[in-house]
Amino acid sequence: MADDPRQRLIASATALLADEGVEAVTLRRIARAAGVSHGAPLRHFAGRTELLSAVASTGFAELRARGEDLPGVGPRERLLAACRAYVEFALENPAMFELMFRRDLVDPRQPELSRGTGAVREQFGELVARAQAGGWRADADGALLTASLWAAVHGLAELWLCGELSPDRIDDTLDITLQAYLPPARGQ
Amino acid sequence: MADDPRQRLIASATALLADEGVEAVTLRRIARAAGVSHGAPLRHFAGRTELLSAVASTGFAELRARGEDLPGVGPRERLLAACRAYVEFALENPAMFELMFRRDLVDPRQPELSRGTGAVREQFGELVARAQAGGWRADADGALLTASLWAAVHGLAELWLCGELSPDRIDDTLDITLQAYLPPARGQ
DNA sequence: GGCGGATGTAGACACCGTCTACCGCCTTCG
DNA sequence: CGAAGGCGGTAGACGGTGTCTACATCCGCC
Repeated sequence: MADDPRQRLIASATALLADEGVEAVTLRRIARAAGVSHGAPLRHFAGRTELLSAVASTGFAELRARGEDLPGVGPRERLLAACRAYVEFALENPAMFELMFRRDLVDPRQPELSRGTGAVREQFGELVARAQAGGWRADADGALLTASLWAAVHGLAELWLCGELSPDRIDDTLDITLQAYLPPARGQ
Repeated sequence: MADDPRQRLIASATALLADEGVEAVTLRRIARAAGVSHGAPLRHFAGRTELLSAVASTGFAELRARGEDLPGVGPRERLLAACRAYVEFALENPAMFELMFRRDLVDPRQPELSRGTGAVREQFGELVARAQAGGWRADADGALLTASLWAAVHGLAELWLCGELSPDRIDDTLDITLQAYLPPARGQ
């Protein structure tokens, strides 16, 4: 769509990623999909890692966008919704989710990418902080609590990705996880 | 060590994996490390995936072995110890841990491997069941609870692997996670 | 003694990431 | 107007990879 060849390549790579998975996102296939020669992408990206990092950045941006308008009135409900949205994103975009955390394909020091992950982490941390301000686990260290909860939902997505979790039970399993951290209202 | 060339190749691959990471575990490098020609491994394994699956199987076997003799008198303490052992294994063998869950490098339908993962899952499930028999979360569905707790510790390991968790905080983060699932004794 | 399977070798093929040399087009400026 | 230069793209090469095939050993067994 865009005239910018960088954006065209990122778009081709994203489509290829969604259609055929991480394996297919090779420089030469991206180039073919974009209708250019196999060396062309290197005119715009220093290497494969840089291109894939740019693709992963869009994934983090999309993930963050999902955390912008969450349903729920209270901070506790919004945090719950964020956890569900995280897993939902992984289920809907498995290849993108895999790419986002494959440090052999992506360079976390790429500025754009590190901004993307930072934004997601910050957003999630803020949701946790607000929930704590509302009385939930107010005693716990915010950063540690954020990391722990993030890991819990991330692990669900990751286990599902590698086939260790049956897809039809993932919703129920997520419920169990959320109950452990945010037990259903009892006073709070 | 063993005379069996299969075992020799698995040993070479395992050493290479520990020394230089997942990237280095290529058929040709394994062959070179084992002192044979590049085509030799294919005499004993149908392909790279099969060899790496065999390597990953030893990883699951080691992981299961760690769950055999856990410290702790009660079922609750033993479950806690198992969770800690899981993360500890990942921290001590990052490359092996990564390989074990890389479905592009490993074939979960490989009988030996599927037996390995099954054994670990079963072992973990039994620890959960015993803890439930002891009164802990006796109301919850055992399978779902097992998956949820597994995902929580797995996510910690995975996030640490991809650099999203500072290594010096992982112990504290694990404590938070375990507190969420197994709050420190209060009557129980 | 000869035969067959297990083990290993060597070369080929297609694909990959990356590098380099070349080339056209467009802008910009002298 | 015309030359310069940069941007985008091409084509070929190189070393690496997994896999396949043809060939060479060697060792036990009938």
